[in-house]
Amino acid sequence: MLTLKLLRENPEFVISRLAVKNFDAAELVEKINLLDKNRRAFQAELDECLAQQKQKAAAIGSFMKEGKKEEAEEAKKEVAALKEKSKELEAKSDENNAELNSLIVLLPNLPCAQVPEGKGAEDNVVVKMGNKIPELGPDALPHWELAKKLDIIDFDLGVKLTGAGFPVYKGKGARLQRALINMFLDINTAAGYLEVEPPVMVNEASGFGTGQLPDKEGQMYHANLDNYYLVPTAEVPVTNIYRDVILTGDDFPVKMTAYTPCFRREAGSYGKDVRGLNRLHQFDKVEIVRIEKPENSYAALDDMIAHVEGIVNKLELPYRILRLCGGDMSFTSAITYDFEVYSAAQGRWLEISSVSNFESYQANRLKLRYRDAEGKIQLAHTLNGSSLALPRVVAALLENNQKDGKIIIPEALRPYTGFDCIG
RNA sequence: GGUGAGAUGGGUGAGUGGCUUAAACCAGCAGUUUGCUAAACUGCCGUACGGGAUUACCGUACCGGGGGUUCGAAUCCCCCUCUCACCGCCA
Repeated sequence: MLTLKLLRENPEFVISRLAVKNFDAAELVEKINLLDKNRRAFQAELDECLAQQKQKAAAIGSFMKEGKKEEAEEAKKEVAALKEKSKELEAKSDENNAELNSLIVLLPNLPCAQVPEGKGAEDNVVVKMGNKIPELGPDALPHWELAKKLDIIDFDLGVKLTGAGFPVYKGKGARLQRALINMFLDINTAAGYLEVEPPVMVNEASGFGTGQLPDKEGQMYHANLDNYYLVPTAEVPVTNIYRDVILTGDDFPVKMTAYTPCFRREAGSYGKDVRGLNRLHQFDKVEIVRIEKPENSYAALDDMIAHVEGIVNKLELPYRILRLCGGDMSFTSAITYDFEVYSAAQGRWLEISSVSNFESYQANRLKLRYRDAEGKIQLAHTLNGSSLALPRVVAALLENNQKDGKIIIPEALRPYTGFDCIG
């Protein structure tokens, strides 16, 4: 969430930046600033009232010791009156602050200066393309048919065991998953990311910390009996490692990577958008998370983009990098780059990674701070990116690399799979 | 699932109603002394919000969370959460 300080000191800036996200914040910002003003007024009055109560209570102690019963009784009456007043003030103040808190979380993060204006996916800017789109013959198959023919992914069996969107990987299909996970983790750790294996269920506090709760509650699977949530991404447990933490200068840079299965309930789409591996309820993903000082976060972002690009290149997949426009960005992001690979048989681009700088928006919610050179406590910046999400990588690998009924495994992946081709 | 014990600052840990403005020790920071390393000594050493000359300083809140008793609560009462130990079950 945004800080009250920013809203108070620079409301026009907030409103103009949020316009890039097609968010009209004028009215909301004005309301929040009024509530903030009230909050300070209530606090001043309440503090004064409580201070008097404390003083008088201490005085009663002294009176009792000195045997001045009458003075003590008089003071008790005064405290009773003050107590009544402070209760009223507290109630008013609580009501005011509750409204303030409920409104401030409605403001999205400010997009940074490089974010292009735009309404939706069609306004995203392609900043780079790489690798050649393969020419497939007329008999090229989409990945779901290849997977069935080669018997490496069984969607129907997943339906039997669980439901739609929970595929079963078999034989070389299963081995391919494991190979990709290991390859990604190896590349990440070689680049200095600390490998972490977090829990795949988190408590409510963690869900709040990264912003999935309360508004996106429906997106996560919930274990009601214990009130735990299945993670929609490793970002949730890994970033929450630093919830309520104050870092010192030597702790930077913080670079972590984690593999987890990811669980998403999200319904809503239909047809070829959700066919095969295009959208699943459970999938595997390797994530990178960084925590940086504000002055370093954009350099870190560039570094992460280059890093992800390196992985895609090792897989020899045709890709493009998009800078998302204001209208297509997530609520919490300050800037996001999407990586898409070309799925040749489907004839469409598939998102396989999303790399974002959240600046201090997540950190403010997480209470993730650091001590700067002057010893002052400041909010840190958080960043994360997929490196990579597996299903669509697999979809593109199967489709693009099909040749004479076989799937050719890219060179860099072979030490991990132990085979050169499938079929 | 059963039984018991707990939750206090960065850590250990004292604290059964006012002398706590949370002791002491450890860690950390600064300084003094000093051939080096080290040691000794002195001082500083939580967070949030508010006020303020935006250094200093002052006020309020916070001892797992919430509520209550009381003039006054870390301390007493109630509810909740979590942790640990042992037993049971178990990869």
